[in-house]
Amino acid sequence: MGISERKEREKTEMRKRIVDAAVQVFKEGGPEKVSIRNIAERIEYSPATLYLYYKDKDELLLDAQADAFDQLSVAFRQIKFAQEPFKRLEQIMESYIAFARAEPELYDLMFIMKAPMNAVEDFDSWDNGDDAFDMLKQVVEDCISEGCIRFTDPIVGAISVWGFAHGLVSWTLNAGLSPHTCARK
Amino acid sequence: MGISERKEREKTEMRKRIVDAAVQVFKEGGPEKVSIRNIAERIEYSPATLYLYYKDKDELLLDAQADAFDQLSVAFRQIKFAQEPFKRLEQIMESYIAFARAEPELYDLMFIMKAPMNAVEDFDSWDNGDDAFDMLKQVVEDCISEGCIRFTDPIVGAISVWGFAHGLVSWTLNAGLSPHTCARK
DNA sequence: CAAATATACTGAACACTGTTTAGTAATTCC
DNA sequence: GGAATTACTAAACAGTGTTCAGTATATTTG
Repeated sequence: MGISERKEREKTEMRKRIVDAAVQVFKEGGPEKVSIRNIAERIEYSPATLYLYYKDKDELLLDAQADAFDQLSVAFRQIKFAQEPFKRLEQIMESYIAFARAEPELYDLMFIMKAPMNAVEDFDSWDNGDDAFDMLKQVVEDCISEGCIRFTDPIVGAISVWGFAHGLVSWTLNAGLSPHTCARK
Repeated sequence: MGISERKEREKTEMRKRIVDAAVQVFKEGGPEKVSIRNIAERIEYSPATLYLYYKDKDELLLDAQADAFDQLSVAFRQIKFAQEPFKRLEQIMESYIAFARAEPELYDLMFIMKAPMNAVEDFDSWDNGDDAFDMLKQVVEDCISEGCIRFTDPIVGAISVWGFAHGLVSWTLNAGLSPHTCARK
């Protein structure tokens, strides 16, 4: 019978509505406005209802964070990549930084990490960032193959690049990404 | 008259007591236990009293964070630095990562950033990390002078190294810092 | 179709949180 | 000594995440 399937479908739809509301509230009001009550009000349900779809707030934010990371992946995928691997690395870094500037709230949502991380056993079973990270890792691998970068392990290299970009974002209220900034072969 | 000086002294002593209590509570119970009430109880004062010494919780945590960063600086200063600049860079990274592992709570306190950051106008007037960062920057400068690193701007280089170390800490539940991990000239 | 059951939802409460304010106790000044 | 200043606190306010008893709604059964 299709009725339990419909119920299942409604359940995932409801979860999506909740997550969307959470992201929206976050974008509008920042971290401190993302309360269960605010999210519930936005979708016109009682606060208690959210607990029928999410175990707790951390689990909810984990999904909201996944949403934000998905949008970063989308941004990465929209890059018109060059042939040169190193050029591609620059492009992906620029995209990362541009995203952080264009969507500061989503960016915060990604790196408030602590809350969503509580919803997960350990760092290994946290996979919200995997998509975006894997894309970066791929480019780093290409760089390694061409020998235009000093790392040997693509994961370690990707961590370094990611951390670099992240640090630059924190620092950089000022200028745009200067060309030779990226000259970190 | 020395009475107003004593008052002044008592005021700074009280602030220190509060910050110490905050750090202690943080170390014992993590971020969610650092409530005004818990801090106040530890020093046997009423919660309201803390507001005679700190404008709000963010300002208090800003000082607590400064405390944590100071301890990182101390760790850096205890390094018996080698002659080779690049070796020094490895040493400072190892020290950073060792600190994060030895004092995970203090490390969290440094990078819960958001709360203390609210107590400050902009990123420029946040200087809690300046001491540690400057030490790293100095080493990076030496590396640049010797040409054993690819960056030209020591600040940008230091950001990269810092971000790299930070990323490694997030990643690295597993192994210790493998030697060639640091081979990122 | 009506009764019984399962599902979806909510109002109200609990134990917290940061913060403010009116009022009390202690200290300093004259 | 008494007046004025300072240090402190109890109590309250508005908000938080979360739970639970109870109420509607929808589904299944007789």
